[in-house]
Amino acid sequence: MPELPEVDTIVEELKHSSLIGKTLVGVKAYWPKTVAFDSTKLKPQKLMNISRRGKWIVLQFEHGFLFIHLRMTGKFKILPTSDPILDHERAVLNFKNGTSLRFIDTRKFGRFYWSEDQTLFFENIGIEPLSEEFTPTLLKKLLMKRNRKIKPLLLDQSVIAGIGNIYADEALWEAKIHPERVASSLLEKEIISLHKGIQSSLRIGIALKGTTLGKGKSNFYRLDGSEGKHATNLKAYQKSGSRCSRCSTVMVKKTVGQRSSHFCPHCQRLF
DNA sequence: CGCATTGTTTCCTA
DNA sequence: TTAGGAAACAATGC
Repeated sequence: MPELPEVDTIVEELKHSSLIGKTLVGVKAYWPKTVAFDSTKLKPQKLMNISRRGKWIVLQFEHGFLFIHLRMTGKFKILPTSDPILDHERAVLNFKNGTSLRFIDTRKFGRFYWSEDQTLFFENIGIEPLSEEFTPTLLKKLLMKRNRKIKPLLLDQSVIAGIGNIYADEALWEAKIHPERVASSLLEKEIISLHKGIQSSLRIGIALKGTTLGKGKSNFYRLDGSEGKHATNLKAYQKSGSRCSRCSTVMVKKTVGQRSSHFCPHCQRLF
């Protein structure tokens, strides 16, 4: 599942792919909904930069921005334009030099958007959890007066950008906080642990180039098709039934806010 | 067949 | 007014 570390991995690889500086000549959608804007708006122009905001990939062109969300199964590959269409290829960006950026997306939830205004596009997105501004003090402000459970709050992209189910479970395990704790009830000490848990789980995910679960082709894969190595490092996500690596208690799974949560009932207690 | 998966949107309630 | 919870949605694989 592409979350901040997986998207970051892809963005870094795209940046080093030599696409920057090349001229885009056209976008084509094989699955019409994937390109969620009038593609005639995208005139031939140079790709200036590639960056990430939350789980969004941002391709900055001379006259606007292409915002891409991978959702569950979106992947990229760079191939010669003359190569045949791949299985599950939903859209393609063709460049003047004869290379193309292919978008492969089994589930078809991924989307491309176009806007001239990056600030407007991101007006409702939360803070970057690895930025300097994201301090324990700021996290405390975000949690204050919130009567929501901490897990759904961590997944709320308008509060903190980029955390999904994997890293939310990892961060809460790291901080020894039960996913159903009410956000405003966290003690100073716990907020500091949670801040640390969020940052360290995201950083290790980035260092290991993302999480590839199993072998399925709907899985997360890097630009060159190789696997992210973070799955072997997971302490909570999908660990229900195995023993907690801290205290050996059997981990459990419970639905919290319509999403499955994996945690240690001993380390992460509600009261 | 039903469930799981992501994040947005919409609707409802306190 | 607003926050928050739940459901619907987009599709497919297991």
